[in-house]
Amino acid sequence: MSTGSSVPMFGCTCARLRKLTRRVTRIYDAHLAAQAIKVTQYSLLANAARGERSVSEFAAELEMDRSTLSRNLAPLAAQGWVSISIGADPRSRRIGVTAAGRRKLRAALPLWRKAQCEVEALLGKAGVGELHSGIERALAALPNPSGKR
Amino acid sequence: MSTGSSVPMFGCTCARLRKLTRRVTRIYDAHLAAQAIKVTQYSLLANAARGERSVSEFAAELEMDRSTLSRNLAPLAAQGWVSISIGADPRSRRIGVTAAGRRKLRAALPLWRKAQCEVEALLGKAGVGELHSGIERALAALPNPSGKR
DNA sequence: CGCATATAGGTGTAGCTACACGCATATGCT
DNA sequence: AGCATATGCGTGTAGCTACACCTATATGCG
Repeated sequence: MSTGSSVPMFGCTCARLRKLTRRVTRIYDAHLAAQAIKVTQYSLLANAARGERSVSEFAAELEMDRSTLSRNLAPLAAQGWVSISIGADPRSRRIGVTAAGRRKLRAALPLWRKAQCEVEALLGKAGVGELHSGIERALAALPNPSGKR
Repeated sequence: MSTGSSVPMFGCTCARLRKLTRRVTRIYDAHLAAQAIKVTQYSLLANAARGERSVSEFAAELEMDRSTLSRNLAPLAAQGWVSISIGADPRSRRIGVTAAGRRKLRAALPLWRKAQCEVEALLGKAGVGELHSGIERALAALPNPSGKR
């Protein structure tokens, strides 16, 4: 298998990753459903709780398109969980968490923990460790798209 | 008061996974854009090329909701890349690849390979190996949702 | 000051994802 | 045969994701 193109045996890295992400997302969402929140929303909320930031800063941290973040924030704002206020520069927005958002976060935390524990139990300590280190390594090595657009 | 942030939210397996998936998907899509196809569509097409199957069988293999697959197939059918014919059981559909679909697959293959190689180069042999084994291990250990619904 | 350019953010469009539910056909039971 | 149930698939609804492009404001330079 020397010449060029390693691989087909492992399949497409992206497709495998997407498949795993679908499975894991379903597990988390199933647990969080009892609090009527999705894991994507929970992550956003938890991240927002770390301090007020502009949309751009927030999007850069999450490595998410600004427009994606903008849209993902909309349902959270509609639920009254995040606040979107105008910043010093009137073009900018400050994204923050409301009291209701913090309450929701507190209510959802045990469900999130249960999901996390279920995954850990299924994968085993070693499996989780290997997966995490693979993910972290990849996140460190792959180009962060910031600066591009 | 215990507002001391309780739990380190940075270990959310799902969020990390989703972040990585966003990055990797962007890399693949950037390469495949020259053939006006997305990595999700490419994967679907490549999978369909392995033989005609019903929507349910296909969805079970990909561990994707049937309705999701149905919708993802629509743009491919619109492009004339996949065929959707009525099976022996008139309720069922046979999903197959057209000649145009195979041509598209052939044209996109080198681009897919370049994306795959870029990821491998960035991660290094070891990084890719670790990531892949972590993914495969997780896919083997996590419950396959089939049977549920 | 006035204009060119850069920056912050949203819209339009398009595709991916899943759950609840509905429709049509098949199958099993009496 | 006739009806109850199961199966195969699509629709409705809702949310996630990103690129291209637009608007509005800020900033820099003459």
